[in-house]
Amino acid sequence: MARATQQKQNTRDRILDAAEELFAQRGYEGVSVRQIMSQAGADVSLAYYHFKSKRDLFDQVMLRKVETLNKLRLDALDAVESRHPDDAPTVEEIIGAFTNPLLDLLARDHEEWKHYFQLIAQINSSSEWGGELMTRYFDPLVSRFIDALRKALPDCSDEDLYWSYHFLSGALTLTFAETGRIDNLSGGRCRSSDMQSINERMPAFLAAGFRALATRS
Amino acid sequence: MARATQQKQNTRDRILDAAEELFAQRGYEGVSVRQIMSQAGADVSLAYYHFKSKRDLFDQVMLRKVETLNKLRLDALDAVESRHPDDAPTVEEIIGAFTNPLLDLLARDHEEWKHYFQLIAQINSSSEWGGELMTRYFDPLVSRFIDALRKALPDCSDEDLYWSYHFLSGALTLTFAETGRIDNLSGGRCRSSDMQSINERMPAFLAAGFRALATRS
DNA sequence: CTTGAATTTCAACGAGCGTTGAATACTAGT
DNA sequence: ACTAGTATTCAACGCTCGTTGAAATTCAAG
Repeated sequence: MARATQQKQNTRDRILDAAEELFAQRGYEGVSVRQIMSQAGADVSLAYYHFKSKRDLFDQVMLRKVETLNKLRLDALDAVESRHPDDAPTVEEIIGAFTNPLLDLLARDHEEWKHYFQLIAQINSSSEWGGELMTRYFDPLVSRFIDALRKALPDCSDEDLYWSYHFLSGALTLTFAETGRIDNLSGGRCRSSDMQSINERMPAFLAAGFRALATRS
Repeated sequence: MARATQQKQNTRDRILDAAEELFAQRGYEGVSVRQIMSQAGADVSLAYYHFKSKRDLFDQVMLRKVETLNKLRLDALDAVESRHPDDAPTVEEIIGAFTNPLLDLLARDHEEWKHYFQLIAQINSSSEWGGELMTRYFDPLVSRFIDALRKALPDCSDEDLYWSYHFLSGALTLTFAETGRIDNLSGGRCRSSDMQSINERMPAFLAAGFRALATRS
């Protein structure tokens, strides 16, 4: 039973890995179940033994990693807040709790998490699924971050907070999708995969934006 | 001949309109040529009379609007620069020249341009085509804007400029894609289609980000 | 009215799609 | 060794895909 379960997990995970990579590269409609199973080295019909449908396979690909990442982000936010029992954390610290887990995962296993972030970027920008799926996967997490930001910026209106987060979300998802756009634009002077450069710049850029809206006349 | 040319244009444009809307909603792979021609009210094979292939149709959909928008943006930048014969324009003015034409077009014909920006958002976030296509369509324009920003922020390194623009690009494309995400997240307090709220906030948010990186220790 | 080109219709091609059911191989507990 | 359930293979279903060639229609110009 132990062996059997392990074998099942292995095949199931190989399918999920292949699906994750191909969905990230070509999108949900751009990949066929046959291509996924070919990359996973298994028969087509096994996809329908382990998953209900192509759409279910896609959902499981998402859920597998969303849960891991959201937990790390919540832990990071808890840590930041427990470091400030009396006052509120700074905007930079809160944004750091949102981005640092992501940078850590990429540093540990770049390929694996790159595919996931490419997928998130496509979903976030999809007019058909973007609003609904991102809400389903991230709403509780994001609401907690916005609560923390509200305390850090008590003079900021809710509208400004939501719009600021929206701008953050766009900058973040595009940046971690590593599309190679900045490599082309900068003639090679900047590289999409240069996480240190991102870490040095993105929190500062976004925190300044939040503060600019919070202190607007 | 005049009539014939006009009829051809009419059908061709109806195909382009249908393709633009459907590609924007479901992505390139998510739409079939048959669905496009059905929405255009024409026979399937007419797609291959007016265009070389599905991919060519997609390219023509893009080019038609890219040219219009890029020209307006360049004109706006020229206008800003000619208002400053001696000194450099401010960051806000330059960013305004980048975003205002876009807001004007949306104010004039919301549906038509919304579809285009939804398409741009998907391309920009695509790991397969994002880097190449955005470079092909926007590089000359963006280089001119970065030149202007370099003059406005003479102490800013090129790396900081390129990363700042990258964050801007992500925030901008997501925001104008109107995915409904912010509507859900804010519980209806903010609306994706509220261009006035965007206009009041986005340039200020992004300009502050640029300045934060330019004046970093 | 005729001509010739531009445009549209009709029918079909081979290939690939998501999905399924039945048959087979494997493996854990008895 | 037998059994029961898990895992995998094989073959196929009806359907849609992008694309094409040839026939029919439209229409300006002579």
